[in-house]
Amino acid sequence: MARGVVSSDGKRKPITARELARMIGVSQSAVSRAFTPGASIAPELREKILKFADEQDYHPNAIASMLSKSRTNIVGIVVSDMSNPFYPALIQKLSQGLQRIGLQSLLFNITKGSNIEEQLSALRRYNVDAVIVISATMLSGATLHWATEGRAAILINRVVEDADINCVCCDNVEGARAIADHFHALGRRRVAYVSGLSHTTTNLERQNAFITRVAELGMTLTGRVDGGEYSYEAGRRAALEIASKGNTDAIFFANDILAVGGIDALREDSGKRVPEDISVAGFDDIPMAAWPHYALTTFRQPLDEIVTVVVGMLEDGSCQPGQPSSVKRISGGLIVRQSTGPLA
Amino acid sequence: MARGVVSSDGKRKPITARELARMIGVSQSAVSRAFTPGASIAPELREKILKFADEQDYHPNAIASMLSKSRTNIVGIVVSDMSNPFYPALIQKLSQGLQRIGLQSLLFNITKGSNIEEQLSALRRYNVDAVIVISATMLSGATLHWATEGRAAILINRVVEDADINCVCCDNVEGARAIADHFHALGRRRVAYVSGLSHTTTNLERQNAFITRVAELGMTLTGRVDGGEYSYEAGRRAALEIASKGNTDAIFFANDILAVGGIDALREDSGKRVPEDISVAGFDDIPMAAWPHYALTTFRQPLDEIVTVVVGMLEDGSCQPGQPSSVKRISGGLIVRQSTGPLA
DNA sequence: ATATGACTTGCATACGCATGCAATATGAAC
DNA sequence: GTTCATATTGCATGCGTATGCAAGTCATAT
Repeated sequence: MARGVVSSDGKRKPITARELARMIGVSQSAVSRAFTPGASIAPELREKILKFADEQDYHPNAIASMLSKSRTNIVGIVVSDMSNPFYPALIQKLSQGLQRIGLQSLLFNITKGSNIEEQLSALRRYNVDAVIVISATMLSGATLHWATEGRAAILINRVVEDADINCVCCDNVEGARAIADHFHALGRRRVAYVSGLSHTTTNLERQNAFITRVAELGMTLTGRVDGGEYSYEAGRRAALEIASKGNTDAIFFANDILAVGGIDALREDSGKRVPEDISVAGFDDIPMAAWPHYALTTFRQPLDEIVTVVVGMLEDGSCQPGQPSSVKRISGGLIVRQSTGPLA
Repeated sequence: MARGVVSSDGKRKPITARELARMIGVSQSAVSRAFTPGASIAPELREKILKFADEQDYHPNAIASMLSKSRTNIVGIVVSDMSNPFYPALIQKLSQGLQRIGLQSLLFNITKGSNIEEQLSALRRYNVDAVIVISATMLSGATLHWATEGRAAILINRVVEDADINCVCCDNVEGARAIADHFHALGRRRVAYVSGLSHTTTNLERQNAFITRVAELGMTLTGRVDGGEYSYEAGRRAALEIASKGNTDAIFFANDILAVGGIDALREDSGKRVPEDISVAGFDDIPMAAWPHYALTTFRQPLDEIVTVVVGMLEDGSCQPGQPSSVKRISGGLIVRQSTGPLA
């Protein structure tokens, strides 16, 4: 099984289509066509070439292919915060979904401090076919436009109204209302809301829908605390603040990681029983929510469906520039666990 | 500010070095050199070209550059399990570290089910400059060799003895011994060990070092349970199994996610007090370990140092094929929290 | 037997940048 | 003024694949 030449420095020099073609006695185009689905080539010749290619360990050079096709099959994934377990879970499913249709994931992990456009410059230099932004925040509208301008782009879990951008997002309104209804059904009447980053669209949607529904149901909003970040610690602080007032019997946290912190603080620092004294609900359904210790009632973000929709848009080209942009709302589902219960 | 031509389908066609050169009245080579650090070009000309480039929004096409330099500046990162929070944290720091030296991260999220070589085929087609494998398992030795053959490669947190491969790994022996010593100092004498995947090198090293040290200190190993996976649930099951025997006063879990599950199970299902009845220690120091609810004593993996070392190896080329491979052990540190304490 | 068309195949070139080499310019030394 | 070394610059070509076009093959229809 002849392999590519190995030079003195140990690097393998793979054989090229031209070399393979010469061995077989066909043109380099034939080799290219053998590897191109739907290309004009006789089935027998394709078979023969693929067989030789396999023997010679020939693989088409994706770089050269990119250059001539000006298509990279690479999707840039922009993330800013992997500390919320929701994101790793999403990224994992997403990258696997992309891989399934032959797309690779170039990860852009942006940091607060330094120049973001500089961090994203590779997005443009590398000519990624599409950009998927999972970062809830961190990107100003201008930066977002700069990064996505002229190429396929999808925001996940973030909605930008004015801009002409595709968004795929869980139905936050549905979720927030479901939580409010659930609280109401349990007999809870004095409820509070805890936000993570108050200006993110996910938060605004959940918050507004929750507060609106709470009012519709005739419940009392006893508090609205902004944690300042989506973190366990922020959840703790917010819970303590609410508990100290003593007039709340149910809290809806903007997401699970906040809620988890909240539960621990309520039980361990405020001496409250969850769910008896205060019921707690979150949003996302991260793995941790299912842990018996938390058994967190939450509104599940349908990761698989979100990924399916995103991959579908990439596949059918409906997110290409020039196409009308759309905002797709994916329906989630209320998951009732033991962090909520009827009023004692 | 002239930008690239926008064709009817909305895609931007960036201007090329040749076009920019023509505008300025220099050769295309000059433009190339202006963007190449250390190239032979007059400082004033470089300035002038960069200024024009900025005005015209010209960016070197990385794809074309890859083709001619046969260097992609892309590092393939192979991961298999993002459900353990340790990995997202590592990936985040790693990708940021790589970015700092101009390398991009192509993420390969491999799945158990299907053909792994197929999942990794893009590693070769895309000519990544280097491969970093963070997957503790999932890759057989043969696949590992296939994936890394002939290119720079580094395994993180996994050591392969026979193969000629670079490894960067926390000092598991140091950590396991530190835990054993800590248990001993607290007066614990009947200790147990819980593994995740028993055949992984991280596990074997921690397990052997722990058991050896336990024997040296004259302590009794009351149990050794294999969880079968690194997960919260596995930790729970193992803890329950150990607790049911009632003869153990300290458990060392192979990593934090197991330990966290163990703590919850001990407290909530076995009615044990942690740390009074059973002390619990983990390994990694994931963010969760610091949560007050767990306050997990653990051995910290020095993420920043690991990343620094890996990035350094990539930068100085010491992980290039042809160079002698090395196994670098990074020293960690014992973090004592409240999940361990003196015998009641 | 010739024409028509459907398929295959090879040729030649484009893709955009990097770089060895030759050419030119600049300045210093004599 | 001349010579030589150094610093810049342009020219021309290579990197490996994709693809429009023309040429070729073959079978069926006329």
